[in-house]
Amino acid sequence: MVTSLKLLKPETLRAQVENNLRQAIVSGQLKAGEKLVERELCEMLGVSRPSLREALRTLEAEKLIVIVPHRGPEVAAISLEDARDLYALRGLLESFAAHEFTRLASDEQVKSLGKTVRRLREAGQKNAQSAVLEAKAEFYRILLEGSGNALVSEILGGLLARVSLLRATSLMLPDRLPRSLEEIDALLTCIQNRDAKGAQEISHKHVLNAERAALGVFKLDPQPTPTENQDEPRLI
Amino acid sequence: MVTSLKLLKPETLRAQVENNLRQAIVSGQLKAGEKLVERELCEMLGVSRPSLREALRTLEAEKLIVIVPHRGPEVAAISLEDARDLYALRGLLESFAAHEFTRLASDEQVKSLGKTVRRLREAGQKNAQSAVLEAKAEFYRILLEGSGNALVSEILGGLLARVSLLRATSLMLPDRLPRSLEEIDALLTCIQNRDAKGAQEISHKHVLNAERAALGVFKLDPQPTPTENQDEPRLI
DNA sequence: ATTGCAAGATTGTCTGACAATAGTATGATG
DNA sequence: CATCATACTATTGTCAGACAATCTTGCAAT
Repeated sequence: MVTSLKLLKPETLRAQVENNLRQAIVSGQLKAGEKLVERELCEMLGVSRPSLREALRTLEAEKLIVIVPHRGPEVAAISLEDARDLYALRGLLESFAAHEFTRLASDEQVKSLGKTVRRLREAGQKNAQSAVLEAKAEFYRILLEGSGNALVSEILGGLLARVSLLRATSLMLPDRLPRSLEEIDALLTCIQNRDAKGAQEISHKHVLNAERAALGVFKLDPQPTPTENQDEPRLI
Repeated sequence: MVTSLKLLKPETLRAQVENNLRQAIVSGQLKAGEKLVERELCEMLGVSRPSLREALRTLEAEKLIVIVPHRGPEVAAISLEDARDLYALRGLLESFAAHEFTRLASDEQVKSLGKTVRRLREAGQKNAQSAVLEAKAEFYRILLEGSGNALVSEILGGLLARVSLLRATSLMLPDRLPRSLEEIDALLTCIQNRDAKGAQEISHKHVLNAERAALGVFKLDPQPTPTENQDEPRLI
């Protein structure tokens, strides 16, 4: 007897282009500030201009790229203020999600989260970067899924993608990792005790710390003068 | 002597299409759930399919329309859960904005907000609907501008557009208006006293009340059964 | 009434083209 | 030599037309 009849349908071509480009951007293959030329992308991806341009419009709306009329698209770069705004909002949403998860998630979901945290810790102790990122992604997936607000999930997901435009995600800074793991442990404890307020506070602090760590890049790297932008904002 | 040489540049055609459609949707000219046919829109707007389709992709990303592959776009309809999620997030963001405005806005901005509230009150007492909507829009513009977080402004702006998909915005319910005005007055008082916490709380309550009023529609109108959707979700 | 099939309509995608604009190189001028 | 104006080139914005893939609808048959 067949358990799943749903054969995964091939996405439309445009959607594949979208996903490819999104992946390339958040993974850093396409660097922030890099200029994108339509014809080149068409050849790379093997699609026509209309399909490509539709995909670009979507990514533009997601703020992963910026399209200046008659000048073409480029990968979005994040200014200091952008980063501040981003982290402020992320703190707000992530702590809200933590609060709601604590309030609403099923015991199974909590257990599942616990398992992922354990995986995260082990990966962290072994300093296995890709495993850490994977576990962290899973952690967020469970948290957002269980928070009961699809809209918040979606927007927070978009924010996290944009945060990755700051190449120096705090988790990647080696000395930040142990602290980060501690914080996540504390968060998990609150959640297991069904202490929503506590989870919210810890989660908020966690984001604040991540912000402090990530925004260090801007201090190391002198910002362009406020009056004129240099076209290639070197973040590293 | 000429004071302004900047003759407003004609936006790109695609952007005009975008704006036209967006306007038509939030104003209710295009009703929630309505099917959009590419060829018809092309004729209506006098543009080619590629231009139209790019605009549609943007609106899709803004969640104002939904595009099902091979079935085409239609104006987004908001389910009960969607509305709940929407108002929960709006409460979070709007109260944050109020908090930050109270903390950061210049005295001039506060004064400007006060003036707009007065306009809003007068329009409300005269029951001049369009004047109310205009003043309310101005109110939000000032509040968001002065809250110092462009990202929150942008996202909240998008949310408000989607809220208007619920044709029964609470302000439009006649018996809700006086209460709403009272709440806004109270909010203004907090802001003038630079009481950030108070402003945040009142703002949050304000959204909760608006939600209660707006979600009344769903009680009046029986929801489609969970198992099957009827294609034309009649909200009124 | 239900099922199956065929016809029509609509979307997804491509190609090729051309005008408008931005960036760049060239040349003229002080 | 530096600066400015001009011409050229590359790229984007937009269109028209076409065709395959898919969805919807109406009709026929059981």
